[in-house]
Amino acid sequence: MLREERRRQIMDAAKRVFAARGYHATGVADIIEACGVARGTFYLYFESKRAVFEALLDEFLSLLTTKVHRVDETSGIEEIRSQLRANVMGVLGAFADNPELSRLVLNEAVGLDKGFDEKLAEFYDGLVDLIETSLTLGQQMGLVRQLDTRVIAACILGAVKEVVIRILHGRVERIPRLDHIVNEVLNYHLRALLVQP
Amino acid sequence: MLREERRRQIMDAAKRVFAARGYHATGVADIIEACGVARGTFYLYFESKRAVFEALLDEFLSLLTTKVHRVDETSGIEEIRSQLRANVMGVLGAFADNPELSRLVLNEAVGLDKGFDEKLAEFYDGLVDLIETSLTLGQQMGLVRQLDTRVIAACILGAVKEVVIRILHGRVERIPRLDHIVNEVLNYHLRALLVQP
Amino acid sequence: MLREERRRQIMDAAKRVFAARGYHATGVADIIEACGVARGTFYLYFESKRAVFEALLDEFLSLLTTKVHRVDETSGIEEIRSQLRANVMGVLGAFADNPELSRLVLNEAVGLDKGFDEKLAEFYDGLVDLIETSLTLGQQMGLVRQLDTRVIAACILGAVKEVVIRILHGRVERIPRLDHIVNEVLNYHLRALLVQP
Amino acid sequence: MLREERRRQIMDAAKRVFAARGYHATGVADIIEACGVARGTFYLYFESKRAVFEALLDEFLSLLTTKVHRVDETSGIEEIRSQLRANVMGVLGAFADNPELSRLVLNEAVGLDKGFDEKLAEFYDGLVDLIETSLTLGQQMGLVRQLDTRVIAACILGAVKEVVIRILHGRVERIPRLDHIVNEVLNYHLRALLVQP
DNA sequence: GATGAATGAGGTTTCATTCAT
DNA sequence: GATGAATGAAACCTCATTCAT
Repeated sequence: MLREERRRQIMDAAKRVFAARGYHATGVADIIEACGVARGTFYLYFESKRAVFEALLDEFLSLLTTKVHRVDETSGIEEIRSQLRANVMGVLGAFADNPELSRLVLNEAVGLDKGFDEKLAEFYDGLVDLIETSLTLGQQMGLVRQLDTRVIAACILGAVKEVVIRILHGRVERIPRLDHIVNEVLNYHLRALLVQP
Repeated sequence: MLREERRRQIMDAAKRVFAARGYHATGVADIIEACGVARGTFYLYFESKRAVFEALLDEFLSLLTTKVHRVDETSGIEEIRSQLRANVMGVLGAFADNPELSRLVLNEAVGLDKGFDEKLAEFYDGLVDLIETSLTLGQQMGLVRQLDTRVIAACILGAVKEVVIRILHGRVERIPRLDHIVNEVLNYHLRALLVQP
Repeated sequence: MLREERRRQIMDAAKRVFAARGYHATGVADIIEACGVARGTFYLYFESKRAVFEALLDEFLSLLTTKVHRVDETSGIEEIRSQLRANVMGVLGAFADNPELSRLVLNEAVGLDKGFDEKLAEFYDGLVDLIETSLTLGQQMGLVRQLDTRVIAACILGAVKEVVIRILHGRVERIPRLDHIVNEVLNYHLRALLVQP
Repeated sequence: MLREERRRQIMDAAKRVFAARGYHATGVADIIEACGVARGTFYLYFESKRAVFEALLDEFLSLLTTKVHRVDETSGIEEIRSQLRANVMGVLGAFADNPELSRLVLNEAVGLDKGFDEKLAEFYDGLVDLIETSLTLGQQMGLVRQLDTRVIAACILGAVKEVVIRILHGRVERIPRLDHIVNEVLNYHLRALLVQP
């Protein structure tokens, strides 16, 4: 078996048990049992329990990053709206398609560790920066009204995060209406942002 | 020393070390060292490490609950706006005044445990319900436009949560501008919500 | 309250809880709760948990000792038989009348401690010596047949102990037939011992 | 090292320290020190301190059980006597050959625990039942005189127990005379039991 | 004398990681 | 590469005893 295959096999097993039982409640024993690998083998592929978790986290954060594209502000308003929709849809879709990884990012990784907190903070900071840049650009183009871009960028990020969390927890009805949800969120924020609705 | 005083002394020490090192990295040894109390004394006042944490969490969630009041929808629009401002201000203020407890609620308590997750979920669900009810009432009174109240309630909660998180992390400038931040957040959402701005 | 009364009160409570839960499973907390005395008060009357137990043990062993009298070997065979019956009856009666103390002596005190083991050993050795002396005398008088007095003395002691244990455990029917049991035991041993039945 | 070997190594060490210091005075630390094994290794083979003790107890009770055989009552009196001698000899021999385990069964396990008390009670009850059945059969065959089989069965068990205890404690001279002791005990009881000596 | 809050040594158990086979 | 027995630091909690009030 190729090194990469085996590595993936372990990561998949780890993903399942971390999501099911939580990071701390999961022992290396659970992971190796879930993928039928010996204890020592696990450590041939990962330095530590923390390392598998980090690999999973990194992978998912990377995936999420690919779903968010800088909006081309030179296009028309309808085009912009469509790009934004693609961004939100991409992010929500990625979460919806990977409920286990989502749980890791949104639940398990929070407050785990100085290192993970830092990593998450950087990720979210990147998003906030992106949003903020977009808002500033929008303002310069006369599309976005006067507002504190830093605060509002946080609002937007938080709104999306919470919607994702609640979708994952089943606290908001899910899959059939993902499209509807994206629309709601988008309209809400655009109405709050744009100079003229 | 009165029982309550001693209990508080322990809770205060626990609050500090939990906030500084995180729940898991903190041992009972750290807590008792921080308040100069013997190991046995700790267990005289709390059943377990988890129990102190829970007490801290409960206390802060209760405090937060007292800061949020149902809006009197029969009053005029300016009065409503002022009540909303009081709510947001109250919540943000409580977080700003208790940075350590805030860290516990927003970071440490997340993904700790089935029990804590449940407790937090209930708390946030209560808030979402409250917001949703208000939105629905607002719609009935013709103030709030058509929108999916559940989804938007989540957006509002998430926005406030994220702002708080970023304030606490120093990612948004803090105390001098709490007032300003509240205004920004409030205006943003009202603009998104109201039939006519 | 007189010192002796209070002391007794504590001993009575300790007797009950020791018998009910066993020595190790009983905490000082249980004892003081059972007699409504403060923790510190307990230590005014007894040096330690071990000390109360020892007091109870000593008291009961003393009581038992008073129930066993050296047989007057100059009397006739019927008189001797009656004295022996009184001894066995006295011992069995004392156990039957004090089931809690009996449990302490026969169960809890065994294997507790070097000290207690020693104390019990001395007590039983005293009994064995007494029995052995009697047997030797009986032999000299031509009443008791040739046998290894040390071994047989142990047999006799063990037989009585086991009967007591089983009476206490309800493994042999009890009170109405104490008399009958004494007779059985006595006849059994006399038949085994005497030159002519 | 094979799993069973290591397990035995731990049991042997535990046997020694339990016998030397008593159950409660022995810590897992003592056991692992006695067999040069790491703390974690101990828990790889036994769930708890209690569990090793139980394993030792079970093993010895099983061994004892194999030493006692139902007497074939259809054989002649001499044959029966010889079978009985084999039983008593077997039991006494097993105790004499395993002084440490004997100490565990007769001292340490008594009053340890509801569970152990129950286990011991079952074991002894089994023996008493066996003896009683034999007595009843003996009566039906006209060999054993009229007597309360339950009470006398307890006497017989107790006599043997006490002899064993005293042998182990060195209160009766030991090994060279094991044969002699068995004879004494057997003759004593047969004389007490049989219709005609 | 009485109280009960405080003490802290000591015990059990867990589990991430290593390393000889 | 794979294995899994062994490791041991570290965490939690109990409870007999003390002592200031």
